[in-house]
Amino acid sequence: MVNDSKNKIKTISILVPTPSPVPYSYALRADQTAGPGSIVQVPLGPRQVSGLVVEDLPDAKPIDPAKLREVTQVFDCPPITPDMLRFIDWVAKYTLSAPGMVARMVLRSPTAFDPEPPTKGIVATGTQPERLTDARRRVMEQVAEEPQMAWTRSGLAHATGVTTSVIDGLTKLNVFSEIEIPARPIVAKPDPSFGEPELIGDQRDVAEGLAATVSEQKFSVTLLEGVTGSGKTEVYFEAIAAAINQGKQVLVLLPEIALTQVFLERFHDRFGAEPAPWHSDLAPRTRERVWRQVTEGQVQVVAGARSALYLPFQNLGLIIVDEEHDAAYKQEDRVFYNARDMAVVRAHLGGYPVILASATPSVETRHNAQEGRYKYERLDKRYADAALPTLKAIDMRKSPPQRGGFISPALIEAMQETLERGEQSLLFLNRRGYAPLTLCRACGHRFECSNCSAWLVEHRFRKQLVCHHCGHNEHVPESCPECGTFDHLVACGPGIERIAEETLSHFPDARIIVLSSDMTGGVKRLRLEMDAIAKGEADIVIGTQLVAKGHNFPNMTMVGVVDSDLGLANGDPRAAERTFQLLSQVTGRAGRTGKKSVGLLQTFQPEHPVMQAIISGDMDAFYEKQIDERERGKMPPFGRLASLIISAATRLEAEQHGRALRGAAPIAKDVMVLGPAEAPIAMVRGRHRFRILVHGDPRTNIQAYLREMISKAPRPRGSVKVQIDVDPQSFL
DNA sequence: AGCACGCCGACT
DNA sequence: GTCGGCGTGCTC
Repeated sequence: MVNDSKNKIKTISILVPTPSPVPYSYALRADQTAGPGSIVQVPLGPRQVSGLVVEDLPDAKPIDPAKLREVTQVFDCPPITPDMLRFIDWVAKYTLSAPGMVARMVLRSPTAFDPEPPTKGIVATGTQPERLTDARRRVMEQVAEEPQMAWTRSGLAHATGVTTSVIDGLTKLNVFSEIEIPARPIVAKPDPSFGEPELIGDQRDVAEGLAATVSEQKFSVTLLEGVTGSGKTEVYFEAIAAAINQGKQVLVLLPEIALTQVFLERFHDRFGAEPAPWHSDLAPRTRERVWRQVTEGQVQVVAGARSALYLPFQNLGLIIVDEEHDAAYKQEDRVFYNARDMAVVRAHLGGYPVILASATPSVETRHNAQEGRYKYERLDKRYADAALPTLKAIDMRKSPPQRGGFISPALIEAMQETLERGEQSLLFLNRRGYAPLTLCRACGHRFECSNCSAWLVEHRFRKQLVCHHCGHNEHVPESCPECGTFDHLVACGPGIERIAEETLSHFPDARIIVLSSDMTGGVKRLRLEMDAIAKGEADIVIGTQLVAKGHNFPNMTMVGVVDSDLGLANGDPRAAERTFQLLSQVTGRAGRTGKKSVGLLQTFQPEHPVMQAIISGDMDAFYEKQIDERERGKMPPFGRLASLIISAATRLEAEQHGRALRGAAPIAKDVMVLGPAEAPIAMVRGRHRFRILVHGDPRTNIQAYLREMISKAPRPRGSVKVQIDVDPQSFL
């Protein structure tokens, strides 16, 4: 705060939602009090916005006092804690985004900044009404049961079967007095001793280790790696219990909270109460109350999607990032970040532990664990009768499908057998729609998207050609738009609709359910379908990625992957890792309840390292190889590529001031960084694509990597898309 | 980011 | 004659 001695006007720095790199200054009236962390409402141009008061920048140039506008309102809200303010600053710097935009993510519940208005209630005074009617007698009897109890007017009326006017009458006679009932907590307090589990073997050791780590209350990162069915969740629940026992708040991040009812139920079984939810589909009223009660420290545990990382906890003492490898943790618009990485940062700044949990960790997390930077806990066995399925590759060259089909005889046979046993099969193909490519047999014309030049995917059910990149869609024409020939359009390759068609032709009497994100009816319908499957109301499930997560299907004993190679050859440096993770997850759907189960993977390259790793179950060897490839420059090296690009980008930012960035800066020849996979790249500013000078530091192998990328680029048009993954620890 | 202002095309 | 496209510029 700066005191203007002449006018006695207090000036304070406030982060407002603009792309400005610095906070704005506002005037604070004498009757207002606000310091760093206070949440305020201020005028900004023609509108009112919420802002966050921060420390003044030491070298801030004073602003023309004539421009100063007054703070409209200081909210009655606990201030944002100092470690949270540092976190905002850190994230802004790291992601090269404006601090005000990061602050905006924290202040995302615009009506929650004032205390929840208490509800009006009534309580018995002890006086008896002089005249006792029948209705009044019923009310008095009810009240006599618990004389101290506070009621709402309608609540008491409802409970006793009278109208509210009876209650109002009694209130007038001084039988009741009006009181204010404090806002009711959004969730009950979790009880660490509610449903203590019986942990066995290494589960107990790991749980004890985690609890000890939590009790230390200092920064650490632990990788909790456990195969599906090993009891990972139960084990980290013990860490949560330890944090609750210490009076700390806990944040559990989940990739897609809207779909994970299962998690809430398991939490309830363990702690006797659900955690407070946080995700983008939350009803505004609920969102508001959760925000408020988190910042007041009333809510003990939050289970949320990535945006929950920006909740202003009062007293956070543990963060758990479940399925830490999941790509849903990446935010790729506005402020670019990976919530897993930022969770590590937040825990570091706050001085408490974070646990990263996964059956198939990301390569960088695995590497950090192996190098000893992270603690490393493993659960290698399945428990509770769950056995890993027997996995086999089906070599499509040796066991090809029928002409025009995509399912090999071996897989059809396995489905037949499963059907005969009265058990369920899952066919997995990670491609929505009917066919990924349509072409004209007469002239060879391919249907491409006019915006993105990607192939248009036929959705036969909707009778449309759809671009899966931008959403553009058009009707399937009857003739070729290029040569005009009728009836010569041909669908190439399979999507799940087509697999469903083929499956139906083999098993016309089976009950088949198709699950994909373009199913009509949204999340609700999806949940219903999942429940139906779990209850055994389907024989064959055909689905995309959606089926890889969430629900357990107790009767599912066969998983067939239609195209295991899909995703291996798309130029993404993480292709192998992603495919490995997805295939582990999908095949892990089978045999969760002890029945003998199989996973069959159709592939054209059974010798591929990913396929080998999946079939053999030798994860360690797979990770070794991935780490090795990165270190040899075949993949982005940990942190270093990113840090170089950051430094280049930061320099550009400095040089820029206004418009320099528009005319691209010099560059290592032909390299263009189109956009960040996550944080750091400068492009963030607007829609421009930035050319980055990668100045060759001989200690790194960036140039080798980029050269390799360029040489491999399928259409070398002078640019190459580079995806960046960053290890935040190298910046801490 | 959000919003206003401003200048050119098809329409109540 | 107006509605509406998005280009440009500004916000303490």
